[in-house]
Amino acid sequence: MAVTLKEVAERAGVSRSAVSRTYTDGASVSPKTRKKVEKAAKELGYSPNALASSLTTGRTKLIGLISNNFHNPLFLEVFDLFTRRLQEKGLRPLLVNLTDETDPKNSLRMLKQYSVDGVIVASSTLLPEFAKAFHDAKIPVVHSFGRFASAPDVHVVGVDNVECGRMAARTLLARGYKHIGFLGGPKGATSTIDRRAGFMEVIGQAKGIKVKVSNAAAYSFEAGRVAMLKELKASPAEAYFCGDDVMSIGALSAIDSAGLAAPDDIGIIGLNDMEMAKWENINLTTIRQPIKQIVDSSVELVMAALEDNNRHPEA
Amino acid sequence: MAVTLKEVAERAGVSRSAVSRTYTDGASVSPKTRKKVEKAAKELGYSPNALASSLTTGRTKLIGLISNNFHNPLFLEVFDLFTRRLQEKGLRPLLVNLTDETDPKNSLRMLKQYSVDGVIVASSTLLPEFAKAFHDAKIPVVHSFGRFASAPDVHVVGVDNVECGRMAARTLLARGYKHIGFLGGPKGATSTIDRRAGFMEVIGQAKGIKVKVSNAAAYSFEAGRVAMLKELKASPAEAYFCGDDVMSIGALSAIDSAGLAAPDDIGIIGLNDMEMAKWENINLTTIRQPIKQIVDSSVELVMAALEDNNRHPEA
DNA sequence: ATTCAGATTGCAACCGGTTGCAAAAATTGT
DNA sequence: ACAATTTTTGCAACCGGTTGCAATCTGAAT
Repeated sequence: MAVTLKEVAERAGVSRSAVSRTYTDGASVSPKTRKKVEKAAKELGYSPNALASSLTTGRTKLIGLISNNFHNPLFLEVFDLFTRRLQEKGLRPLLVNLTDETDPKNSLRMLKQYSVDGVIVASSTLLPEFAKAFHDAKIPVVHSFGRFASAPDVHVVGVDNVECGRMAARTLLARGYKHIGFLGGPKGATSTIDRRAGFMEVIGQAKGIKVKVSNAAAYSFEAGRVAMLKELKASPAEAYFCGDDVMSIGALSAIDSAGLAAPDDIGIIGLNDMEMAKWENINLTTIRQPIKQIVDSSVELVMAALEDNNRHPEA
Repeated sequence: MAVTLKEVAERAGVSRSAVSRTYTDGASVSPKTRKKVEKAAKELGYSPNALASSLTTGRTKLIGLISNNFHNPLFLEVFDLFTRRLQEKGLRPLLVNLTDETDPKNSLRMLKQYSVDGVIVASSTLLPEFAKAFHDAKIPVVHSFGRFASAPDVHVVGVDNVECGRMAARTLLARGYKHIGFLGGPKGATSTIDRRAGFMEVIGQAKGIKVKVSNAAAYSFEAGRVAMLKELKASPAEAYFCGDDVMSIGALSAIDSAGLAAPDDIGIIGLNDMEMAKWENINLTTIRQPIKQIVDSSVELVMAALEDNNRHPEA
């Protein structure tokens, strides 16, 4: 069907190796043979078969781009940026839609069968088993738009937690609250520490604001619920920035079961990358900025991982 | 790195062919060997390398999914549907973003290098050179969301032109126009004939509407401009349904150069799949319906083309 | 027990490339 | 002009599978 190496070699009157070397950079070919080969290739319309070469080189330049988020309009932009960036870098996105995949193992197997060089998961949640399986297969994984290290050996590129804290604070201030609460996750979690830092920074610059800080035991529904119940018993703030969206649902549930309502009685804003876009004083360009950065860093990161994998084949 | 056929064969105590046949359906393997192979495979965590096999079988199950439309929110749904549908059918979408590709030949070359089995172009416009190149390479192309046969040997799956005509008519009627014009493309074009049929059907059912029909010489800016200028000289209608968006831009230009303005003096609605969503009386679910159909048919079509290509290897 | 068709199996060649190695050619120095 | 290098080149083996073919095995029929 397609033109092969051999045909080009014959027409150019050189060995197959010579042709192969012409298209492998870093290989030694004299200008003379190169010319001959290129001429023959042009005449025949030859272009090397990437898949065949991957067989010996071990690199396919295929990157699995996985997501289950096909309903948030911002993700269209995410895909746009990812595909462009990957293309620029000579990588090919193999798109995987996790939406109605009952068993992630299927997608996993598929990605292995196509020997992708790396995987980018663009979604706020990443199943730990997924991460582990890839790790076992020694395929680098970058988790984009994630919020914290969901699994070992997975690079996470997410929003800047300090900046998130700042944004949340500005949002609550803009809404006119005077008594504001920060309801963080576990005290030691870096994400909580960072968010709190940004939050307090902005609050500190405002005048006449009362602030109270508390921490839930974990980033979970139950912990959020428990923490909010405790808040309600003591003198609660008018509004809270809740460090995680699962937690904030727990908090809402607590408010509800106390016979109160949000946001009338108590304001709550959670933290979910995309939900943030709805905060009144954050506009799309503000959001768009981190998206581009996250995408770019993700691609950088996956490329670095490829390099690394290459350097230490038996790492 | 990964487990190979050979290792499985050794562990199972059979030949490599036996293992290969276990994973090729339609091949002859005794239940006994199959069991042995499957056992060994499970123990080793083997899954066949799709790329290596593509080398001999000639099929990669890779489908190029090409688009340059990453800004219309409806396309997120398009991608969602496409990826799911392709996955269901055991095909893998290799996503190509044409947005800032200056030379489409690059994408073309890339798709050939990865020996995609077929290509789906999801975009209202398809460059003819693109189509030709794929045709030369004997790679089936399906043009989704296209509007008419843009090139020979390209399957086009687009909106139902008759229905489009109906919708346009309803839209203009809903806006209260009493004197309506249909400005079609070339008289013989099936797309124009269909749109006109749907259009007239609806107009005919309404009472007291004056309608005039005219045709431009081609689906082009210039033809649209010329046709509209002619209209303006005679007694123009209050509003026109323009059979093509390039043409409608030409028409707008004509209106402008006549010192008039749209839509104040003369209403114009064009035809662009997605732009249609903005017509007042068309809601998103109406639009969504054809999207799913178009996607499904596109996938059906590309699969049929693969089959066909297989049946007549030297077609 | 013998024969024979059909199912199963392994051998070996092939798919389209890459690459280590040693021979051949070109370059350098003297 | 000759030896010592450095480059360029082709051979052949290999990457992970598939497949035509002939050999072997199976079970049914005689």
